[in-house]
Amino acid sequence: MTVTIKDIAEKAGVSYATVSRALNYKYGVNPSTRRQILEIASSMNYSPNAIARGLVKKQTHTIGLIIPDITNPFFPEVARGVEDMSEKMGYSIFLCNSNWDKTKENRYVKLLIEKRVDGLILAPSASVITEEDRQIYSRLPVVLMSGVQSGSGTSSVVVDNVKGGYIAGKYLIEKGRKKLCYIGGAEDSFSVKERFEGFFQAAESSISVSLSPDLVKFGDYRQKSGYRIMKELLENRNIPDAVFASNDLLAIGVIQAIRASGLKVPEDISVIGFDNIAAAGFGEVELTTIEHPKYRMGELAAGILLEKIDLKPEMQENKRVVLEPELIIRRTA
Amino acid sequence: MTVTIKDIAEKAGVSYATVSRALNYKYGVNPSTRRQILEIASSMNYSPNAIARGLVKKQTHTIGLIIPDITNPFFPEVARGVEDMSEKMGYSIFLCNSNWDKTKENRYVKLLIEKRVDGLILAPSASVITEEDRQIYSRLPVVLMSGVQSGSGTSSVVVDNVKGGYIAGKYLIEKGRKKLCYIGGAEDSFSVKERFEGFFQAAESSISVSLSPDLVKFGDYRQKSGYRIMKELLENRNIPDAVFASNDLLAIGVIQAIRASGLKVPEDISVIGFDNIAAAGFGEVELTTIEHPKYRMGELAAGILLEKIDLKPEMQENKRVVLEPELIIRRTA
DNA sequence: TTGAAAGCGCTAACAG
DNA sequence: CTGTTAGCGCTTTCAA
Repeated sequence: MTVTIKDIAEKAGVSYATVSRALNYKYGVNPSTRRQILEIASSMNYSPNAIARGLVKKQTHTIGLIIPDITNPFFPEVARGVEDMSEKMGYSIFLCNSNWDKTKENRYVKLLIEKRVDGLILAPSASVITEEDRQIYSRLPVVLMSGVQSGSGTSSVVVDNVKGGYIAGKYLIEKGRKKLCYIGGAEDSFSVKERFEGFFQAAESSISVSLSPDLVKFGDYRQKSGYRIMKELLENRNIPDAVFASNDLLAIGVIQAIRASGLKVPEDISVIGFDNIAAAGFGEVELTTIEHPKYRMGELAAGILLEKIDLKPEMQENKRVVLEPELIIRRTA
Repeated sequence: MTVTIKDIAEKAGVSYATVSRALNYKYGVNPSTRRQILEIASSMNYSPNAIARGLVKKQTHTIGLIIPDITNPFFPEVARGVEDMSEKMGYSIFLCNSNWDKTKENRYVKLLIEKRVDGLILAPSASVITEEDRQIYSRLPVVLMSGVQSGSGTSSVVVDNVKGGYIAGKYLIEKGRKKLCYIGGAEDSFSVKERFEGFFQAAESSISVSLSPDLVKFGDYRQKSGYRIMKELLENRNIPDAVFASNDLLAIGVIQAIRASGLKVPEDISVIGFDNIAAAGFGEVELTTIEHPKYRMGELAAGILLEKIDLKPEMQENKRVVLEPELIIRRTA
């Protein structure tokens, strides 16, 4: 049915080892034989079988990438970084979407290992890395991204969340805000915790500023969650004059809730987000936020992974790269 | 190194054929032997080699998905549909991003074929389908999505673009708009053309409404393009009272340009988009638009492809599914 | 119910 | 420079 090197060999009147050599531009093939083989191959519409090659070479030139939410513009941006870098190095990627579901994530990891990917880049859906996870990650080169604590036993690329939170807090305080509020994604997430930590530090550093526990709320990472939480706060007349949301989607939801209640952003309540997704700059959203080097993060993760892949397991060492956040001032704060 | 069925066979004291049978839940294995084998397999941390299996079964349970722009929220939404459906049916996907680059797209198609995907879902980066494309698509089951003319020689899933354009036009006219403007993506794109066609029909149907050629402009599919084109129009004092943009990202750019010039949306100029991406509902964007059944489109494409995959080539017939657009009224028109 | 053996398409020694 | 051969890890006849 499909043409194989044997078919080519037959037509060219050589052994199929020679065809393999010619096709792979190996030394020791007569130029004219090679030319002939190449010609026949292309005339027969030959497509090398990467599966068969993978079986013998024990590498597939494929890496797995698992992200928790392809629908949050943050992750596609990261994925682009991973993909561009991988493609440049001759690798293709299996992109999987765990949908913030740890079980699904684990299923994908298992599947990707079965498909014998050469390495794995993972933006984990949960921050806690269990002993079991560790054991799995030890089976192949892994790089973790975004929302991973250090000492995870693998390489990782993250933004400096504490610093980002601190910058956000400082900025709001400088703007004269007194009653701060923090709205985070999952409560057990490291990045959410760290961003809070930085924000809290900033609040603590100023005597006249409050960040009371009843203005620290958690939900998930989606816009609706920001809307719901803020709406509740407003309905309970528990009204801050500044909100730091742990990502832009939440921040956008927060803004919607505020405006729906008749209050103004930033006049009545300042809002600041995190990630700097494209939508943050749209029209009158004009969200003030913290730049999260998304593309760069993906690029770095892929680079580190590919480097690892080329090394013998015992030579692989774990790196942790921490990227710098940056304040992006727009209109909401 | 890694555990194979031979290792298991040895430990269990059976032939490796038996192990294969047990692992695959085939008939004709003594239940107690099977239990023992399963136990040994799991204790040895056995992970089946999908590469080896793919080689003999000549199917990989993998499908390729190529989209032109992972950064446009439209496509991730479609991808989710594809992925959910595929996963349900036991397939995983290779997601590739062609970045609106036909060459890159072709490279990916070739690569995916080499990786022996069982089928391909493609949102083409260019509308024109060449003879060469056709030939490639004939090598494996293919479903085209979004922006494909009928008679492409493969199955396809699209939205009714003409109807969508018509709905948009009708709505603007009902609102009393007289001087219409169309801002499209790539000029040679079918969806862009079809949306224009419907829009044009609506304009034609009303005597007092104009849609003059100098208010029909094309660029690419990105926000910046909408901004640039609209800005130019405004600077040239060529000012419509309603704009239909061929996607939401363009529309958002258009709105930004209008507001930057001091004019108001929708008071001075109504704006309507296409796709209904999540960002269209954000904050004060509140874009009026045409719902494009994104997730459903992905789901359907995957469903059709998987159905094809199960059929012998000569039994495969091409389907064309046309989805209904729907007007989503918000604030900008 | 099980084993032996062939073969999927390819690469990589080893000879020649 | 080229051919022969073994083998990657698995499934699948064919016999037993």
